[in-house]
Amino acid sequence: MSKQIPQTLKGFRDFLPPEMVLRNYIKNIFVEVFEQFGYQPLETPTLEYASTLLGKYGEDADRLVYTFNDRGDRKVGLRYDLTVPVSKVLSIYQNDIQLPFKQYQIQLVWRADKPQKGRYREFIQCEADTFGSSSPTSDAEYVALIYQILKKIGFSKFIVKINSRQVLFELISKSGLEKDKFTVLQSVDKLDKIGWDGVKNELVFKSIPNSKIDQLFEYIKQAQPDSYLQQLLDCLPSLGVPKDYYQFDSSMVRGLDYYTGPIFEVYITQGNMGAVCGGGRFDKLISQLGGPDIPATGIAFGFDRLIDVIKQLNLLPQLPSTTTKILVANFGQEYLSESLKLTSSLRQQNINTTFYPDPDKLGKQFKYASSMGIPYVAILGDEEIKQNKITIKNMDTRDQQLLSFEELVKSLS
RNA sequence: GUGGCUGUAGCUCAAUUGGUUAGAGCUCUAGUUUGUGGAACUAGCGGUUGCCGGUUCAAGUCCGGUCAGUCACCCCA
Repeated sequence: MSKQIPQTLKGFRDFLPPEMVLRNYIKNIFVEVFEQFGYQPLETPTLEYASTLLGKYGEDADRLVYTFNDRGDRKVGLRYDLTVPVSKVLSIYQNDIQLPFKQYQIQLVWRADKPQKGRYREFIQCEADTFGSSSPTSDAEYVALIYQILKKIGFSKFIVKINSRQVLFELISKSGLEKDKFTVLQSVDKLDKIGWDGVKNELVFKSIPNSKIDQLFEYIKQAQPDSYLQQLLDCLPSLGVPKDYYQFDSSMVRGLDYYTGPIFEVYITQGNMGAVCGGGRFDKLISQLGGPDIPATGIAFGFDRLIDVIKQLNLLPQLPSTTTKILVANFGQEYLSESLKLTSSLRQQNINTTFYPDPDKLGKQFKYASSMGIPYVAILGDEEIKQNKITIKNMDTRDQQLLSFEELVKSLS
């Protein structure tokens, strides 16, 4: 009988320990910087009523929401992003939440999309939102937040594109394209990719009159931030964001329907990954969800895309492949209790310690440590026990020292 | 959701126009070395060629389906 080898589902991935060390390291940077900026942690359920999720993102996106009937025949769905679930929280718990409410979430989201480069069906978003503030300073803080996070991860070249839905709508209506605004904006969004001619061809194909297209292009080229957006931009120098890292881009649109004010999109300028972060102001979403009429703004990072770019650009920080610091070698039954005592004492000193479970040749135990990337091995045999000391071997330099427990702890910390 | 390309050992790849028992390097395991690892040498494990079906005397090779990967579009993080 042949054995069936299981497969991982399309667009889903397994992460082995060395990769998890990197992922956890990056995740910790997010937590650290979010909290530095005064955001509070929040989690929401994986599953929501489908009705909570659907109809919030636009028609195209609704097709990508995973929905199914649960055992109780409820129509449910996996969360598609973190914005709608937190907006739901605002609706339900409005009496328990002090405004302005600043929260962050680092959670999985699911999209039933066809996978390709930088696109998965299960991926992590790192989101931060501010509820209950209509101030441009709240929006401006996100540019500073993005700057700090990407700097801390180690990116040197990236750009935060800034635009405003209001500026865009203004351009559209001045051009007399009000009734086709969504389809027109959709094409304009591709300017970077296909250029002015490409966008023009698409608009002509969509039966937009030539004269209006030219008029629109002219307005886009001349567009300036409105007064709200200007106030936002004026905050950035004080928040310590250098000019090279952001720009006003009147052709940047963003897909989701719920944005109402300033919008952001972030690109790593080396490499060819799509946007690694996006967001903006969505003042109407919470009331749409049946909640109070609260203004809101926020951004979400694509965690997995960042990891991909880090690997692509070889920006990997020098991380050990394990968090284990030391391996206590096993010499067999007669040394077992001493070895276990040492293991336990090291752990109590907050030193990540693993014990080699089966007695084996020392050479094999060294080989195990070095292939796992464990930097030290503790040797506790006859000679050491006689002297009440421990031999510690540095796997990298191959040096060995005979130390007392206190000296050992000191040299490891 | 639409279309293209791909799928042979853990990894990278071989295998004449379909033709014996599908090979190699690296990795891995064991030994040389039962208290000293990354080198060297020796030996070994490892595959119903992603899966299912079809054509054929004969399929890794051709055809169909399916699963997975990848790229473009769509859309997005």
